[in-house]
Parts: sequence; structure tokens; C-alpha cells
Amino acid sequence: MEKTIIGLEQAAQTLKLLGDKTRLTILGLVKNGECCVCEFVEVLQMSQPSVSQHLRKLRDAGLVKEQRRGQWIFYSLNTAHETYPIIRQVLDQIPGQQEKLKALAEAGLRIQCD
Amino acid sequence: MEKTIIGLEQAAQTLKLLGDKTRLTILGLVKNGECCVCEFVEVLQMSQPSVSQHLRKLRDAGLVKEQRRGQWIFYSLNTAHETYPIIRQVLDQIPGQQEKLKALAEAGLRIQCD
DNA sequence: TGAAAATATAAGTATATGCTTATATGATAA
DNA sequence: TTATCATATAAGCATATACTTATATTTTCA
Repeated sequence: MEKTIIGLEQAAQTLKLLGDKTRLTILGLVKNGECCVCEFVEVLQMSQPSVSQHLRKLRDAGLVKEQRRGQWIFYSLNTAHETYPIIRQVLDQIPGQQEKLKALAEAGLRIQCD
Repeated sequence: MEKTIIGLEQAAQTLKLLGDKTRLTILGLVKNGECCVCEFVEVLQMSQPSVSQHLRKLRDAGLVKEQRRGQWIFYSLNTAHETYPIIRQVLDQIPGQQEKLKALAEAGLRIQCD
């Protein structure tokens, strides 16, 4: 009656990526939409290279996808990935990060592209 | 509408513990019952000190609890812990480890105490 | 074309992690 | 009490991780 999709090894690798406060916050931020790197930098209050390196790990594992729009690169959850169900479960059980994006928007720092 | 119980920091710390193949297997093994250390050693095919060290991490974080019975120490899921819901969700999404315990039982290596 | 902005990558470093071997503790049985 | 079994702990070591600073790449705009 099990409907396990991913193997234990891949689950462990995915959970290791989630087991970091910065990356977990990043995933919480893109839970309902996309963000660009400078927004992560602003919200997380950490250096741009450090943020980029975390994003690369998430992207290499397929957990997020990137899309360039102009000079910005936007990251979003890769809902098509096989690990997405487990990630969704986890994200639904931790505090939402939406209010941080709201604060960004109120400060006029949210990036909007057309 | 969020019913998040644990904070992001604690979630990250818990997920880091789950992000290891050995520990994830251990949790899978105690998903439906308790096991003693020698059973973990047998199933995982790794050294006893290494297993003990993983168990200590899980116990220190409160994810599992231990109970001594005779010369054996049995470990089981700490269902009362605040991180239990998230752990349960994860365990329900990875392959079960029950068949390994079944193999142990058939080999007459399962520990039974009264 | 050239400068500036956004992002990525590389290299270096300090700390964390997971194993090993050796030893300690605690319970049982002779 | 002494030996043995099950488990825990300590110390040492190799690798992984997450940051820093410096530099490269790509896009936009003047």
C-alpha cells in the first residue's frame, strides 16, 4: 500500500539539502512563487556568492529551476521533480516565509519583470 | 491556516539528521516497532560504534527514545516529540525497511525479550 | 562601445561530519 | 567474583560543508 516514489538514497540526499537553515528558507520563499537572487540576498542578509552557492546545490539536485528574465535570474520550485512531493510535505509543516517577501515589497525592493 | 508546530531552525536541524542514509534507514527500521543495537548493526552491516554514534544523535535530538531490557537497549520512535509529525510524513514517503527485519527474523537473529 | 548591475564561479579556510580503533560501562551467567 | 556479552564513549583522522574574497560572465543602458 506504499506509494513511495523515490529511493532511500535519493531521499537522504534531498533531506540533507533541506537540512540547512538557509536552503530551507530559500525553499520557503519560493513555495508559492519565484524569487530572484538579489531578493534572496536581501531577505537572508547574507553575501551574494553564498546565496548563489546554495542555489546551485538546490538546482543541481533538481529541487528548483531557474529562468533568466533580463538581467535577473528567477528561481522557483521544480514541481515536476520526483522529490517534489516530499519537499511539499516538509514545506507545509514549517513556518511560511511569505511575510518576509511582503516586507520586501513594502520597502519597494521586490523585483517585477514583464 | 498553517498548523506549523516547529520553527524553521529546529526543522532544519531535524532534517539534517534525516539527511543521512544510515540514520534514515534506522528510522525506517523503527517505524513500526523497536529494535536493539545489535539488530541495527546486523541490518546496516556497519560497526557497532558507528551505529551507536548515529543512535546517540537521534536520541539527543529527541527523535528516538531508548529503553533498556536486560542487556539489550531498544530504540523506538519518539512519537511524543514535536518533530514527530514531520518525521512521520517523511517516513511514509520512503521505501519501508520491514523486509530487512523479516530477513533477520528468518535467520533467527531477531531479539525477543519478555 | 564602455560602464554598471546581477549573477556565477574559483580558491582558500575553518568547522562539522562520519568513520575507525581502543577502551569503558553495565548486565548476565558461570 | 570473574568472564562474557551488549552497548557507550573517547580520540584520531579524512572528507564534506559553508563561508569568505576575488574574479569572470552576461545583460542592460548611456
